[in-house]
Amino acid sequence: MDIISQIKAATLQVLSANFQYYPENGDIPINETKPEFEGDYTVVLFSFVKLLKRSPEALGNELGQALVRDFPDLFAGFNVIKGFLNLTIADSRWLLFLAESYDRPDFGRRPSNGRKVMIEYSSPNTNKPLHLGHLRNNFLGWSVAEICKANGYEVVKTCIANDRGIHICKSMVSWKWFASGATPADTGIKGDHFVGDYYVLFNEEYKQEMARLVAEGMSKEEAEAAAPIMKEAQQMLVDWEAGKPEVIGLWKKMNSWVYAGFDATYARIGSDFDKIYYESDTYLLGKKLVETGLEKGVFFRKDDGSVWIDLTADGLDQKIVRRRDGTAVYITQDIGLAVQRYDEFKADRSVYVVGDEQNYHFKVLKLICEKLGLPSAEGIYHLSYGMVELPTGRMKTREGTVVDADEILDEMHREAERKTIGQGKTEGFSAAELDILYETIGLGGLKFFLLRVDPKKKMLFNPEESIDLHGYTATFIQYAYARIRSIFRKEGGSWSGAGSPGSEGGGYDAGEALLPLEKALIVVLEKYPVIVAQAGEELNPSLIALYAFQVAQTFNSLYNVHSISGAETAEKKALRLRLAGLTANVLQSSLALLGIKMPERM
RNA sequence: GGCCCCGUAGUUCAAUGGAUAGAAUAGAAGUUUCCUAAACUUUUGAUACAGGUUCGAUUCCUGUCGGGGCUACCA
Repeated sequence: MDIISQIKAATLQVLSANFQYYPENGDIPINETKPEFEGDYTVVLFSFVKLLKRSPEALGNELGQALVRDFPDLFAGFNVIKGFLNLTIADSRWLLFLAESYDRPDFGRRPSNGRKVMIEYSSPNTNKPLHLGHLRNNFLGWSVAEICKANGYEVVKTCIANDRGIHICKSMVSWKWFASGATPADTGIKGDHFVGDYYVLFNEEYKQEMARLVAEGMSKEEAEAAAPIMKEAQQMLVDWEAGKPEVIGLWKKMNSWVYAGFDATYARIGSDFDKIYYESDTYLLGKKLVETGLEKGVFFRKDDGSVWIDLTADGLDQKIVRRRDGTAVYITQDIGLAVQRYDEFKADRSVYVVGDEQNYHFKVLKLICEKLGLPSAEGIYHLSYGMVELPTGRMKTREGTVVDADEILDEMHREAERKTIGQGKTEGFSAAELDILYETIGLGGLKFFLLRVDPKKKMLFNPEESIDLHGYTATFIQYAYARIRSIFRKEGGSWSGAGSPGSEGGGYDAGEALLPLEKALIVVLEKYPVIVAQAGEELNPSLIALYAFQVAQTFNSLYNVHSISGAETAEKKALRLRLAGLTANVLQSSLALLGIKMPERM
């Protein structure tokens, strides 16, 4: 059990025994003691004062005395300042923790809880390459999955390929018109970029046609409907749903190009899925559910034949679920998908990692699923993350301000290379090892940069800051790790966990007090399981990022002042090696939860 | 217009209603005969504005000002 929980339990026990009016289920507010005060953890007493009818000072002193008396192994002392009871944890308790945890590779992880969570992320459109926003999504989804695993969940990672719809038809029409049969293989262009280029061409052509039609005297609305390239795309969507062979053939061909491109990027960034769904499969089930909903009276038909749901009673609007021409809209397939994946996996929870611009969409989806009485409805949770913005504002395809995923990955890799060479740290590495190192630093840096911010909040991507390798970055943490690994390489076989010097009896001479920097590091390491649990509850990787940084920071301070290999005594050396070992373990483990690898040397 | 989110050092981010609002970076000043200076130490600097709730408000409520999103028979 972690120390905070122990303090809570002890405090609750003393309160219940000594203060008969205190309800046993009452919440005990416990904070870390601020560094300017003496103590490790602080009980805030104000909330008890009224209930127990004592002054804060009197209550603090009574409580402190009873805690130290009844739990001498846990508490070494206390002091009371105003309404704050500052408790000092006994060194022996910290050392016990270290002895129990320093060689446990699973430290911080919880055993299986028998629950299953499904995490849908990435979910690309198959008409253009991935960009920076997709990277935040992929890193977030993958990391949340790892965090859930660490908290004992069985995880099913899924992806829905948005492989059909008018936007796909646009790039298909464009290719038909402009490509003269060219392919990615002919041109040497990565498949997703190749198809994306035709999607851009579509929009350029559409804009030109609109301008021409407006010049010929049409209104903007008339021109939108009359533009030939758009009309062909709309017709193609109808043909696609009708299964017209030549359309399906082209669709399959172009999608296969895109998937080849995506596969390369996914392999590089480490995104993987247990199950990939295709909208082209799920939309039919969605359309069937529209029929069911009509029978149940959940949906209604308008005069023009389109089908809607009225959510005004829930504070929302009317929402279309099937077009006048009978084709499916975005939400239609999501309803079908919700059913299909629940039937297949029966997950307790279903997390959708999707941008916050779709908050409304997911409110509607959950409501529709509830009204249709689907068993999957309750578990639906939209993990809504903020958009990635550039210093110039939001990324916009039309203005060419989109940061391409493959390009930024390359840029980070090159920056890692420049910095490593600049530091003169390439000695002893082969060319292949260096390439792996640059990727570890570059990709790790990008992942950390995108994950260190609270997912719910929109974030700013400043290219110059993102490639910085100093301060609150993955590199900082990787460097601390590499320095520890270096120590253990030099120690060689003399330190191997259980047989290490000073490990006899599992403890240390109580006469040798922990130095402040040693204790600070133990205290921060001890919190790891609590942080993992909190990150799991909040589905928030940024807590892990912040924590890992604090561990590295605390270790660096110690490392800079006290020698580890050259410690004053054998006992101190054994203690510090254990500390360093656990630090490396926690750093490696926590960054693994973010999908970031550690270099043995750098 | 309606609904939702956000305003914290020059900048990017923290802070379950708790003590003197923390980091990073940028700026200033230091540290290397010693385990990797991609490090460490010191220092300058902030809660948009006005009310309210209470022992206590960056946090909760109301209003003002500023920024963003959604409100498509796009996905």
